[in-house]
Amino acid sequence: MNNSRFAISLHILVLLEKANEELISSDYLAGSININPVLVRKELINLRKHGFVGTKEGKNGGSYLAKPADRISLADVYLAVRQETLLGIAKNTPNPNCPVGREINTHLNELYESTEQVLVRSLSGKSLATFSREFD
Amino acid sequence: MNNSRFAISLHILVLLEKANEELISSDYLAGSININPVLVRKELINLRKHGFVGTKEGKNGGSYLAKPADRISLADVYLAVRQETLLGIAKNTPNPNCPVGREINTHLNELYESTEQVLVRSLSGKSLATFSREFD
DNA sequence: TTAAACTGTAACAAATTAAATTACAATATA
DNA sequence: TATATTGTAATTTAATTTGTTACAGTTTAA
Repeated sequence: MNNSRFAISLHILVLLEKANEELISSDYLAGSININPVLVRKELINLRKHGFVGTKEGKNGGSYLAKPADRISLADVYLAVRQETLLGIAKNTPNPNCPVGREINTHLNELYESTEQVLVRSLSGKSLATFSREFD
Repeated sequence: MNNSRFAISLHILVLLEKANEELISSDYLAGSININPVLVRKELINLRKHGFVGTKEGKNGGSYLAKPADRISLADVYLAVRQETLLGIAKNTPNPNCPVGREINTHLNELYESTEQVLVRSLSGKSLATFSREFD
């Protein structure tokens, strides 16, 4: 992964899980994570798109967990935020006149994909509920 | 991972493996990868530090594989280039007054570490020799 | 014994990406 | 209808990655 979106999303989800259906504002979430509320809202849009959370607009609005925490795996969260493959897309443009340069991206991408599958399988063994329970 | 160092290192190693002990210049390597030779030299320093390659200075100098390719696993390469943990270090500084904020980095780091171990175990199953053989 | 072809490395610049900020419209509530 | 909220675009700032330049040090071979 590249940025900290996985951490931010997980943080949001744990807070919502612990809130027990109560609506939590993006300002509150941002305060706990210590980042800008706009980033939280952007992340919430993505989480909502994946059906993990719901939001209510307007005064006294906020977000809530829209799916039981034991039915959200960390792999689901990972897949929801990931943009490129794990080890970084093969984005170089190697020399096509070199026999190795010509092929390397193909082989790297295969490697990246199979490696990511291993990771996803591992993350799918842990649910948000389990992760959240690790907190006091 | 963050950048493309894993890809660059693997590319270098495959080229050296195929060169069969012959010295390859950083300019040639850079030409195949299509990046600046200085970046290649920096990467070579790291690869050398880990005992994967050797270099000879001066005219007609260059680099060579210093260890049999079947004794270098892709996990070795990964560990040699990785700087932070896989999913990104938990580098936010969450609000310590929030019960979740206070603990999240601990739990994230545990998760990251165990996940990375899974990945390393997977990568350790493939050697540079095997990877290199995938090329025509 | 010197010119040429290399590596090593520092310092700086440019490009890319991530994060924060600002601003304001839209929505819902009391 | 004032207020608290989300939604979202545009912009700025900061951080990170990548590339460039420059030159000293090393080795070779004519």
